[in-house]
Amino acid sequence: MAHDDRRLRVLRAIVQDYVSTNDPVGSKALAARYDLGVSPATIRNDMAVLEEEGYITQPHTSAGRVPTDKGYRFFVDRLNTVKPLSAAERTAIEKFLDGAVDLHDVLGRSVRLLAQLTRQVAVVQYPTLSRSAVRHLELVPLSTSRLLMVLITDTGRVEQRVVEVPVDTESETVAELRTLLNAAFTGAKLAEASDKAPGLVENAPPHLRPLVAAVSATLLETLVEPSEDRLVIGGTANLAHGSTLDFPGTVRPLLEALEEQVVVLRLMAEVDPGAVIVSIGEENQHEALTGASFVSVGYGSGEEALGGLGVVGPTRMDYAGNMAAVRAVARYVGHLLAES
Amino acid sequence: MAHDDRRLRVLRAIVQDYVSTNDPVGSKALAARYDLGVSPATIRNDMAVLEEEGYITQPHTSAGRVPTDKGYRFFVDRLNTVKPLSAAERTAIEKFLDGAVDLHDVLGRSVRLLAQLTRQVAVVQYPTLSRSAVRHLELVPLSTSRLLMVLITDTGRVEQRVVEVPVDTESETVAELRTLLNAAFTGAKLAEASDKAPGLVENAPPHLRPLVAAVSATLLETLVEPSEDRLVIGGTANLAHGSTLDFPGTVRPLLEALEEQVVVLRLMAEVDPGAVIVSIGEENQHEALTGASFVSVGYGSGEEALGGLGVVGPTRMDYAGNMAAVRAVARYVGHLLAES
DNA sequence: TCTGGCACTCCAGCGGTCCGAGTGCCAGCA
DNA sequence: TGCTGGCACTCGGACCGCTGGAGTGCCAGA
Repeated sequence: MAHDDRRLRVLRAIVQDYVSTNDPVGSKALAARYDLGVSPATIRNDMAVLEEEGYITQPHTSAGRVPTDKGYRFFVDRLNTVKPLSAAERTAIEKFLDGAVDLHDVLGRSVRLLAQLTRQVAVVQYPTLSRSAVRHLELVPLSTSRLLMVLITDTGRVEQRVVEVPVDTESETVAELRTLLNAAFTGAKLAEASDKAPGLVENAPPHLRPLVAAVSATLLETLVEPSEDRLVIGGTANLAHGSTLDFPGTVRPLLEALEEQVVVLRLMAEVDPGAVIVSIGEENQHEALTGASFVSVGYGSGEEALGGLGVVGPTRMDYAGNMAAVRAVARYVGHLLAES
Repeated sequence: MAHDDRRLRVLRAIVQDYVSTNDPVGSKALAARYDLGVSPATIRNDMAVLEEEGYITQPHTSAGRVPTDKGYRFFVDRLNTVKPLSAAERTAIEKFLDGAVDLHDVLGRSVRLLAQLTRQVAVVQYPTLSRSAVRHLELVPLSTSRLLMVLITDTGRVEQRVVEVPVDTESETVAELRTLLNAAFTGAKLAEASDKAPGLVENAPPHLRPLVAAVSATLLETLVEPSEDRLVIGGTANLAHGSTLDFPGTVRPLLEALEEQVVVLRLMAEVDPGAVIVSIGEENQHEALTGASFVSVGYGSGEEALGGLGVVGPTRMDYAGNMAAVRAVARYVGHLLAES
């Protein structure tokens, strides 16, 4: 039907206008600014229908209309044209990320870049340990009964733990142990480590067994424990823009949720490289985020994501632009990590 | 003179009252709440003098008085009684920080703890590399012409860099190199590394010389370069408390300055363990901080600070409490790092 | 040197009015 | 049947003037 088509265009126009002006948009303004080919009166009729269907709402009787979460959702789902980044933005990305010196640096630059491109709060997750592979496992004796275990992954992550060993240990023993462990683990995905560990203990020479067991145990702990919770956050200053305008209440609960990390990590749990996920307002489980939208995507070279990154902002955000920015940065980060 | 003494007490009362209520404080309220032994009229006279001397000011004619930066400064300087933490706070600190699993974890917990104790924004600096000593230097071959150098310090910091080596290198050569470097550097303060490097290159066996040179160069770069700029920030949600109340304008510039890091790092450049530094409002060089106060102290076991930590908040803050909290956390962090 | 009294100032809050933007509905037109 | 112009209606935001209260400075008296 011709009606539905026009109504869709009206909805789209409302979203665009509201996103850019932050004012409830009325029929007259719409007719003037967007070339819809019909009069304000007709648009009013369409708006009445859209409101009845729950896509838009009016803050009060004599105000214009504002998109609802459902309206944004509809808008985003119909957003088939992937907005390409401008040339300036592309070069900005390269300039910004090249010259990064280690993983920490790459992620730090990414988060700043993303915050700058989108003018939102950006979050970047450290590469998930369980999907990384061991590049090297180093043991440094601290005393005869304590070892420092340093795990270096192919994604550039470095984790360290102190291992209390059950027996006094000399430096040659440590060297043996190091050789043994590296032979076994180097190149292996960390997710497989838990399978390998028991066999390794069994097959080890007797005098090394307790040591292998202790180090393996610590290694496994490192995997399951909170180490997943590494998140870099940037651009929080962007929340202070029109705080009262963009967010109901204050930004406080939102900032708290971001620092909490776990909330965001849960949202990023299911990201895939390439497929941008958008969750809008009330779609977010966590209460503090019900006034916000979250755009995220996975990064990583394979088809499984090493980690996620994204932006958080008011539901009233430039979805097309943010999705493009998030995707572009993720791709670049993926390349950088694959190279190193 | 008796006058001066009473005037000091009046100033102190004004500061305390204003900090806790956030309302300009009048002579009547002062007389009622603080047992100054004189009538409101007398207090008014004192206040007039204090205002003339620049310690307090009134927002408008018929309002109470508010301390100026100079007033806070005077108050802080006379704050000789170190307010001890409550038992509950002490145990909170221990509970919170014990069980930290590595450096990242220690600093992360510290910043959260500090933010929670003071209800301000907390910042913690990573231990300065140049004052740390080398615990171990690890080399992992990435390809025949690239090595991954991993530096582990006695403070638990781990830095990594990729080193491009000028000649193709085999694994035995790498092992030799590792032994040589560790023999030379282990236990040495990183600040001394730059002195040692040239001699090391000279005395190395000829076939290792270019390698030693390359790795040393990277090591030195790691020291001078931005690695100083590692800062953990927490509790930004506390800025959103009474944003409009506590800060003129918005919190935006402040958040930006915090993310900038360099501003805060400059403030913490001269910290010493034990000696708490307070800089108030306009005393801060950076424009974004002129509405804020910064309380900081160094941590570290010796007399030289490994790094700094502190809190940032409105000039209208509980200086005594924050100074105590900052000092206590710093001491605890110092202990933790010395142990590991 | 402190105190009580007094006149003065000025902001915050309250209620009332007005204006404009935006709507819904209706009758007329293609 | 669907679009359009016109019209009456609603409602929130801005503006205005008023008032009460808090706080001050000053002065005369103890």
